[in-house]
Amino acid sequence: MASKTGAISERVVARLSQYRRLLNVLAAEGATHVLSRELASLAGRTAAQVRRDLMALGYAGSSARGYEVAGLLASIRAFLDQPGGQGVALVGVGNLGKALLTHFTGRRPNLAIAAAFDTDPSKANRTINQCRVWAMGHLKDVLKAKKIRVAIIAVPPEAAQAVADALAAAGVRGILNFAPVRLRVPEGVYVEDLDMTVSLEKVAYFARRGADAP
Amino acid sequence: MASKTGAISERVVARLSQYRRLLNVLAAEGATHVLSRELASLAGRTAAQVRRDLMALGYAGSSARGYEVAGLLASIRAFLDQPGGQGVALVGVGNLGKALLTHFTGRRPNLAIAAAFDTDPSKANRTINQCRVWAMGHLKDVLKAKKIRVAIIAVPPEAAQAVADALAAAGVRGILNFAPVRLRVPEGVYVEDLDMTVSLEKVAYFARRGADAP
DNA sequence: TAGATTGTTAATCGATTAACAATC
DNA sequence: TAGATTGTTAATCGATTAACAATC
Repeated sequence: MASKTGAISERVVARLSQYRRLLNVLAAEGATHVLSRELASLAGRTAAQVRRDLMALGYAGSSARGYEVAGLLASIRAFLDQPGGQGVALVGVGNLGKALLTHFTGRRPNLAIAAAFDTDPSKANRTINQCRVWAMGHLKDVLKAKKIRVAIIAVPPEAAQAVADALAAAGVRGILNFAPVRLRVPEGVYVEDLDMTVSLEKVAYFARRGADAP
Repeated sequence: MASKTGAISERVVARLSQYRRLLNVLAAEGATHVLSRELASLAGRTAAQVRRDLMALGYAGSSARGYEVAGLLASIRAFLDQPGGQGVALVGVGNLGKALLTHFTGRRPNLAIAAAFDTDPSKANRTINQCRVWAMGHLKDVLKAKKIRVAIIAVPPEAAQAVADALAAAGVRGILNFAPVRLRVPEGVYVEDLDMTVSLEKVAYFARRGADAP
């Protein structure tokens, strides 16, 4: 049901997440089947690449009707999602943190922010977007109680490493890091850096130089 | 002064942006020179990769002292930055938009948000973080007046394509897109997608499966 | 069957890594 | 000089692309 080899690259995982959203839209529109080239067009990739990704997933299409939307969605779900759902911890309830709380609340119940933390005492013990904000001292207890193993770091760069240490000590195995700092984490902890400044500088550069070199 | 071949890949541009921040920290600490392996350690890459990136930039180090921090910073600046600075337009002043306004105000004067736009009339004609919020009807005029060619889309997915069309018509050549939609844009317009949901799902997957396969 | 699609294999391309010469 | 670093070239690895067989 899952992958055949288990050697699924980061990029393929990201694309499967992307395909899922596209498939959800198609399903909502009543589509029962989809061709690789249709999905490719929506995802901005090639049909061959889509087929290869779905092969890696272990989901087979038919040469007559392409891929069954419902079955493919179920297969991606089985691959990406934790069976009982996975709570996420948010550390840092500043402007970005609040935006993330809104963004990751409600729309995906299987992967939603289940607890937020902040050092600022005035923010602790409040509820934002139906999510309780805790003082940092409660990190370990709350994470254990809620079985949270995924966290988002949205604190200033100076505080990021200390937060990462505390998260790792509390059993977190995956971190989405918005702070522009390279985190040192124990082996086995996965870190994904999301640096918005780098992204914007890339856009500014290619806006000047031209999108596609000939 | 710029690149030798001109064929600089997206990844190299992103890394140069990353190196710049690290170099700024080193400069603030008083360092005058830096070795490739030091920079590599801070950036989480290999020394050879750093040297190759700086070669692509056209900046030479010395085998005695490595790279001169100030000179390298100047070279990256000459490569990445628009000489007179480049204003950025933000479309969508919701939770995420407000967070972006805070994030991209002040800290990098060369690439700051110079104008914000929203369809909500109650948000228009206000000032958030010293940035004027305009009604969408003023998009073209304001962008022309401020010579803005870079924009950030932070609107709901349904509205994103229409915003992209309006931005392209107003002369924007680069878009940082936070909406989970594949934008169709005219040739020559560069689009960078930043999908936070995909990033979080990647983290959740590798948190379960283990960070590094053997 | 005919036509289009999927799945598989081979070829190509690019990036990373390794090895080595040049430099201070 | 000796040692460490940079710059360059060759080898390796992985992903993408192209070509083809299998399927409905």
